[in-house]
Amino acid sequence: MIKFYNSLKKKLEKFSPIEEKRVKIYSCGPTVYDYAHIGNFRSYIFSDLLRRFLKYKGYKISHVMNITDVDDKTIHKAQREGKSLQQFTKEYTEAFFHDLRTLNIEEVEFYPRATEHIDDMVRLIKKLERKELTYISEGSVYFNISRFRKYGNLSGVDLGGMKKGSRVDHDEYKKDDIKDFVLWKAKKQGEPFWNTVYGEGRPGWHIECSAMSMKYLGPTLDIHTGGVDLIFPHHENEIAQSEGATGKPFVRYWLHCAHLIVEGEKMSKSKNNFFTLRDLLKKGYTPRAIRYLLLSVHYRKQLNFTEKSAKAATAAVLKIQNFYDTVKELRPDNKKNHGVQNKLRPFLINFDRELENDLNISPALASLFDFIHMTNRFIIEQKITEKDKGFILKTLKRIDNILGILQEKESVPEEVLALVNEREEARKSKDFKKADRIRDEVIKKGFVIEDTKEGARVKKIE
RNA sequence: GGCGGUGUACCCAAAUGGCUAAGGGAGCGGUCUGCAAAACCGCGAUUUGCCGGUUCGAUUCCGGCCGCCGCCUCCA
Repeated sequence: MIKFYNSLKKKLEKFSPIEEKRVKIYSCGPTVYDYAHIGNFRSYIFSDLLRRFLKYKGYKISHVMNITDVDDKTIHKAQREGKSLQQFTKEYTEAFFHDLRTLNIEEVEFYPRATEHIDDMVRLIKKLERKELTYISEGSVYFNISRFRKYGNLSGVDLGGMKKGSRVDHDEYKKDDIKDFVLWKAKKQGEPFWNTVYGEGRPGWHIECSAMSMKYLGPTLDIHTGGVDLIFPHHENEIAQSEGATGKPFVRYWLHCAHLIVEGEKMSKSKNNFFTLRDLLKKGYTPRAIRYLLLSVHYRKQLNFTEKSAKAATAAVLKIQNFYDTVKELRPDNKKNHGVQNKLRPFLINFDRELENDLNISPALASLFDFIHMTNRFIIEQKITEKDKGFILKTLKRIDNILGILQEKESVPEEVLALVNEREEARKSKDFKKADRIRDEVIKKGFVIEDTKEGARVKKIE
């Protein structure tokens, strides 16, 4: 039984999608005004884990992640750089997809861009207008929160408790009530605009998620993900817009991912602890180690990204990879059945059961390490049969369909292989000085040699 | 101020009203190895922030205190 913690109900709930075999997921995606930072990627890796796990459980997935390519930040930064909004956002959108591939984050089914769905948003606003949930002020359209009773259910914000005007930018647009939010912004000088029934202007931020999620997934989604910071006001507003328009429940399970901090502190540009993926790769971390680290802490727990934890993640990934390589290269000559599979099977079952419990990754990983550990012993004791090997590899691949950290070995260049052979000759003739010299040379070329009973094994150093 | 989270060994991190408080990393000792690497074996919390309560029994439930963190700013 799959259970998720539903932020809406603030408790663990049994998961069952609307359609028996299909899960509809919407994840709040990036605003493409800069490179995404590791905090962003934590959130995307979380939704990746979610979809991979559900796929593994046999569901078909319809997953939408929006690309916000028009908002204050994109507009202003594009202006500063003297680029068109389109040109500007295209660059960062491409960078975003590039980073997703680097982190081995699966492509989702739909990546709708806000600027390509202006009509859908306007239609949705129109619908809200017909239900008298909006008003127009100085050419902009606002959502009237006082007309939507359920407002605040998700975030638990007490509307009466919000101080009027205190932290709200109230001189830019004129709202009846500071809690109201803008659906459509009237054109401002020098900003991009679309000509619509509401005149020239551009969409507010929240409306795109409502419009695009409902366009691709229908009025009710199974799962909506995002960072905790989005609960208020963004997700609250999405609910208001969507349910206001359709009268149907918008989202059945809200899953929110906790934030990431760096060396115990909130990431911020001023503290110099603000990292993009590129920054981390430059520091020498491998993509898979970063992926593992972001994956290995439960999504509702704040993740402290530190030098130490990155090193630990690197070691853990290497351990799993070494194991995979070892099993793959195994040439078992044992024919006797030692019940290996029966002894290993419980670990896989456990892995699965732990993830069913709100994606509880830590004990799931513990289970994987127990599996590795026990198998390594079987290997030493030579209890593995050819069939067992197949089972172990199959199990590992199934697990890695969820984790996404294993790599197939890169082929070793001829010149390195030649050196390795030369070293083997030297070792045979006990010329260890020469052997060590060649090993150093191979390391310089970026490969490491491990001597095994079956001969030297060469691996690329990451 | 309002709302929420969290405090488990050197670091990261599970779990449970009572059986030895998982797992990873780092460390130490050993096996294997020409050396190394990988792998294997062994070692670490008399104890789960502090104080009190409930209970035969609490790290787990309740109350208080302290610490840390987040949201309340178009920040995932």
